[in-house]
Amino acid sequence: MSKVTIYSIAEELSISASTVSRAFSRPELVKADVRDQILNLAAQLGYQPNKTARRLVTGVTGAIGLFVPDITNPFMPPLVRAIQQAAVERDSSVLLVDAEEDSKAELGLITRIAGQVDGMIIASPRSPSSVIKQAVGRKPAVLVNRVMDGVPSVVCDNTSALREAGQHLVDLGHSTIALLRGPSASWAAQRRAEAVRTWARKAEVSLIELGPFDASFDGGREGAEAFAASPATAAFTFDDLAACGVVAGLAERGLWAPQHRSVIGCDDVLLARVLTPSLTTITAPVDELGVTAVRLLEEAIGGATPESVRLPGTFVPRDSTGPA
Amino acid sequence: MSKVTIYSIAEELSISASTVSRAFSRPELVKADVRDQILNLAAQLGYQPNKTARRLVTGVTGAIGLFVPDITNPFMPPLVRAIQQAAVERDSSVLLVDAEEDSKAELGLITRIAGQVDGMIIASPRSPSSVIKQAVGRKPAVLVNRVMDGVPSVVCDNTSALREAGQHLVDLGHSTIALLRGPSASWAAQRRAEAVRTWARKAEVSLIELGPFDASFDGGREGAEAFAASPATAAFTFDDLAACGVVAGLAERGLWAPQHRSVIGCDDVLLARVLTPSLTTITAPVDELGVTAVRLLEEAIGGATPESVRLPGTFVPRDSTGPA
DNA sequence: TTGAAAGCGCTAACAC
DNA sequence: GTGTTAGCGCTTTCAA
Repeated sequence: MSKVTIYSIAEELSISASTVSRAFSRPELVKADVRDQILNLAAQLGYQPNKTARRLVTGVTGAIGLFVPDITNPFMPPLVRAIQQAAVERDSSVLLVDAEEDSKAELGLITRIAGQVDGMIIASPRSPSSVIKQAVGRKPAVLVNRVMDGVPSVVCDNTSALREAGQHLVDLGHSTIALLRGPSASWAAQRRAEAVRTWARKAEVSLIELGPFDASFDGGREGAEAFAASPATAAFTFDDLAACGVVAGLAERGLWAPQHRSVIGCDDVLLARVLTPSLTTITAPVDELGVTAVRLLEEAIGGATPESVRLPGTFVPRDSTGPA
Repeated sequence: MSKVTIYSIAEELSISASTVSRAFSRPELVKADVRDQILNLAAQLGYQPNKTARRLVTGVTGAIGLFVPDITNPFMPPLVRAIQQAAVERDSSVLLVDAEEDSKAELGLITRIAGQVDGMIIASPRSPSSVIKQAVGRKPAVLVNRVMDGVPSVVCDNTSALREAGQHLVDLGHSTIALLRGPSASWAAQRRAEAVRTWARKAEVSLIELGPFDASFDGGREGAEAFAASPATAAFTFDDLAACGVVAGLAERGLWAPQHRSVIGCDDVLLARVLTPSLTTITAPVDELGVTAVRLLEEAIGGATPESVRLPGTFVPRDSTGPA
């Protein structure tokens, strides 16, 4: 059995290949009964239009590139899933690239797949803007959790949720609060720190800035050391993984959350819910982030103007915060 | 500026397009100085061979499909990364598909991408063998953590590590031990249960089988209920996430690990290390699993005979187990 | 509404 | 070593 193409179908039906082609690519141009005939035979023969051939002539690949700096970061998998799901609905597939936390490699990896996709979604890149601009130049692209002039993006805006979180701490009687800063290359870390600072000034609480610390469990443990040595009774951390490290680091020093210290995470990853104590944190709307990223990318591919959207996070009090 | 092809380069250099083509696809067939000339001009013009065109004629896509049942399962991200990394070294890209735990959708999703890849790696599928066979029929494929006749696979074999873990419990004085079974559709769960049973018979400990429970945090909490109600003082769980649920579920009942009950996880995902208490578990050689999967797939694509490899897990005692 | 013909950019015989 | 010549399977004018 040779492979089935529009030609074999056309021959079988004594019609032209173009008609068969149309039956699949622009069905409305083909008379109904002919179309049905074609579709039936095709189904029977198990025919699938060859994407590669189609791609060669149309120039559209039907794939989107998804670039992540570190897939093992717990924030990523749900995002990847949301994007993947949205892509499937858009009828396109997802080419995944993981930079393995090597920001130097980001550019190379991005350009590497640029030729194989219609556009790309770049999540939380750590590279400097200039590098990203360069990578993004050739193809439509959408940034997630980072904004940059001229590039559409979707970010999670935690400003108001952080304010709520701060108020929550104040309500619990905390007045000296630590800010354990995240990596300085992280756009999100900068934004979160800024939001906390602004709130602290208004709320007239004493804010002690510590770090930067790595966005990791061990980074959190390091943070715990500084936190424990400070007069602060509560801390904002960069994300849930760091918060988890802080909780563990405090425990190593005989300090327990929430009895001795309160800890606030960010993102609400799986970890935040399964930890004991469960983490008071800020839920990121991952599904929406993913869906929006795909939508924006679709628009960008369609030639539309870059737009940027910000989705608010939601404050979730849980068990890692308590009375001062 | 029109796009640069082998023709524009050929014309510029007054040579034939085939020579330019060869300079990229089989450089050894082109005289050195001509080749250099071509490569230089190409670099200068920013020429990149069009993968789609190449693919159309050669039939190789340069992509491998990676199918995962649930990317949010903490076991997956490191595996995905390892596979992705190995693929990059093989100079091919990774098309990711996440079934979102919907085993009914597995077949459709797998066939969906079959046409766009040279072969596929199917990780821990939950579908019945017949379905997988069907999906796998058309393309070279490698299974991860599941074996099936006629399909090459790479699995993590925890038999001996589980035996060690059992001995570890016995050494700690446990003599009545629970087995909290994982999902019955999971091949790995069956294997692990079987290994524990075999060990228990030989070791003459009293084994109490409970479950099956979901491979999730909540599944673990359910398991904790049954565990707490049983006379067992220690438990094997299906994986670390379930173990985490068990620890939390026990805590809800005022039982603490390792003081009141001992808990053993499996896989050694990130969670196992950051939890308090850190989990006694079995480390899966994820990197090797990934690298091997890619190697086997490469061989299968090359037309080689299906082979199957099993890599042993390693027992790691940590803090969730203690004296009976 | 359908068919004929000309490519999309590249590779691979086959000749020179 | 290099050029010539056919396609790979599909879409898309352009005519009919």
